[in-house]
Amino acid sequence: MNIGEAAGRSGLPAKTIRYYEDIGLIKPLRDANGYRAFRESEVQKLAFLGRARALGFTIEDCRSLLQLWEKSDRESADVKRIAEEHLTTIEEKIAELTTMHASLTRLVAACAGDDRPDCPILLDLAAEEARPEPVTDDVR
Amino acid sequence: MNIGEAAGRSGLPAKTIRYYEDIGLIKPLRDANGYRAFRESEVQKLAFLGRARALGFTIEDCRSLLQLWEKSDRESADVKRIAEEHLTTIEEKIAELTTMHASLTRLVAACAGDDRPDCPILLDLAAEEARPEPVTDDVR
DNA sequence: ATCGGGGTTCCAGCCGCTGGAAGGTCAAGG
DNA sequence: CCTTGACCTTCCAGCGGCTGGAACCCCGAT
Repeated sequence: MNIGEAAGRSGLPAKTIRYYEDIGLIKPLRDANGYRAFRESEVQKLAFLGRARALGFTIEDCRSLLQLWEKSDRESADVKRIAEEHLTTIEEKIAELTTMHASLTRLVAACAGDDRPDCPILLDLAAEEARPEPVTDDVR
Repeated sequence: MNIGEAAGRSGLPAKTIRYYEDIGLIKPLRDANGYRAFRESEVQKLAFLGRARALGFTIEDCRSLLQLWEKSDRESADVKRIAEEHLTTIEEKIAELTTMHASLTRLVAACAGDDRPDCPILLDLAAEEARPEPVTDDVR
């Protein structure tokens, strides 16, 4: 099986597959003509990698997960630990984005968005007494 | 004012300030000895950039925002549009992360995390009938 | 013989810094 | 006057995870 078919079956672009070989995630054989020769097991690995990446695991996490997957005497605790750490990372990112989102939403709401130059968003970024107003209860 | 003080006042690392000059966000003067000479206005710009970056704006967005900030005949609509588009980007990222979070949380919960090899996380990544069980109502 | 659609390698670029090497400048202290 | 040490300078490389492109090879069909 050539790289094109492996790409089609695994759902990964051929470029990505070559890259994964480059960094040692997979080691396909070679045909006499130099073409990569993928076995079923490699396509499985590629699909595994695609799903792990879709869950946001780093390449290094993927490498570890792949090794654990291959190793029949693994301990599920090792897998779980990786997943839990990744979960924490995701939570941190979500928290950061949520904070940004809250600030931006407030600023966007306060901005008239018309042809006049006055803009609470720029005032906030300039930190010149940015807070729009002390607000009243009806806001929330 | 040298770069060290500008860094201290703006809250940005000196390295980042040099980089910002490199890509044309600021244009500090130079002393006779070749040292960058920062004016107050440049420190203000740097702080502005720091806050914009903290809100997750891209460098190109920052460039646009900075230009609008400088331009007294701006229209707040231009600022607002940039902010709204960025808000959409943030929302997409949050959505993506939230999806990952949900999947991972389910998988982590299903994994025993002990010394045995059986692991629903790996099963899911391998896509071999991953769903743990049809579950009953008490789960949620 | 030629053409199109595969495949190959290698290098560069994306984003936004960050680290490090190799060197210049300056004020203070011996 | 010399040294020390803290600052400053430029330039190059690397992070993650690909992605695009150039320049080339291979293979089957016409």
